[in-house]
Amino acid sequence: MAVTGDCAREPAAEMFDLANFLPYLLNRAGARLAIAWTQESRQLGVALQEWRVLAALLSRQPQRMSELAAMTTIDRTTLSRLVSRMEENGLVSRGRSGEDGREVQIELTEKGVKVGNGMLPLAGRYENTALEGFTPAEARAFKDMLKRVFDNLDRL
Amino acid sequence: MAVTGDCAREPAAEMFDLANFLPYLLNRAGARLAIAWTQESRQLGVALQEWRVLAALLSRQPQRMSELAAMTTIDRTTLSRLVSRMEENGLVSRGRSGEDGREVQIELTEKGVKVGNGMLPLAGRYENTALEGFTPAEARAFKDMLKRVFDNLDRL
DNA sequence: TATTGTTATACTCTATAACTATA
DNA sequence: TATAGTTATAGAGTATAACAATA
Repeated sequence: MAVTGDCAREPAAEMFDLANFLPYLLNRAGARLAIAWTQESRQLGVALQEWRVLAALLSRQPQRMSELAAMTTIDRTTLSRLVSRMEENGLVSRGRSGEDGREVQIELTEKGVKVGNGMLPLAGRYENTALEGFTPAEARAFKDMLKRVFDNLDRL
Repeated sequence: MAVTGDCAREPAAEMFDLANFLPYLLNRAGARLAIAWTQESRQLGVALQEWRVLAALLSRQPQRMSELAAMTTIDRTTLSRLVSRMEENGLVSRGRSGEDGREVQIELTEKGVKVGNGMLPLAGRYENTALEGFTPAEARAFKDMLKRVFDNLDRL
């Protein structure tokens, strides 16, 4: 029992270098970004998760609920209610489109497109600030690495 | 009204490349990691946020609440109750240490050290899986970039 | 029977603000 | 008065499971 209160603290000191632990770095950077974005985007009346849905749909629409959930990494049950709220606020519309009657197609309304587009300059600023001091080649390499990490994590 | 249902969808198609938007990539990679870790670490009886506290303290202890909050990016009010829960579970101990009577020093108990150390192999596996296919130099560069991004975001 | 999406529940996280105690 | 930490409350996210409708 090497390890109590006052004396031997090596077991903790011994080994864990949090500052170079990838999950820590990833979470830390992501959290700082989310906090800043949450504060700014609230003034625009759009919560972070709502912006994620808007951004996903700005990038491609319409999308089914399951596609949208995968793209935004938002839980399906959460997304269902989130989309309901956004529907009430007139940002998106739900429609059952043709082929498979179970599927729901989500689409931006005119207002949703306008609000989403209005946030793009802010998004651009975040992109630029985050990558300040990066050369274009570095930025590309960094993003590619993030994608590789994402794919690698599939194997967990 | 350029932008409804069927016809003109350029405004959305026009411009937003989510797949290369840094905040998106960062959140996506972080979320996938968090989801996988949450599932696995629950079997060990330790929630993700609890692991973050353990890891921070394994890396350096004792720490004050505010240090711990900064290191884990966990909100202070959340952290306060989280630490209370962990105290009840015998993982950490709170102590008011000397100099400034307002400060609270958090420390791992013997059990906390044991549980934390027991999770290190799992942490190592995550690190390795996430960085599969990276050369050591790439991994180092990637982590340095993450740190730069984190620092850049301070300016937002 | 399997899949897509919704709803219910209970728990946790977050944000704000009010509070205690130290300084 | 300012700071470190706690607590209260309300709103939002998450996990599980149950459910409806469709396939």
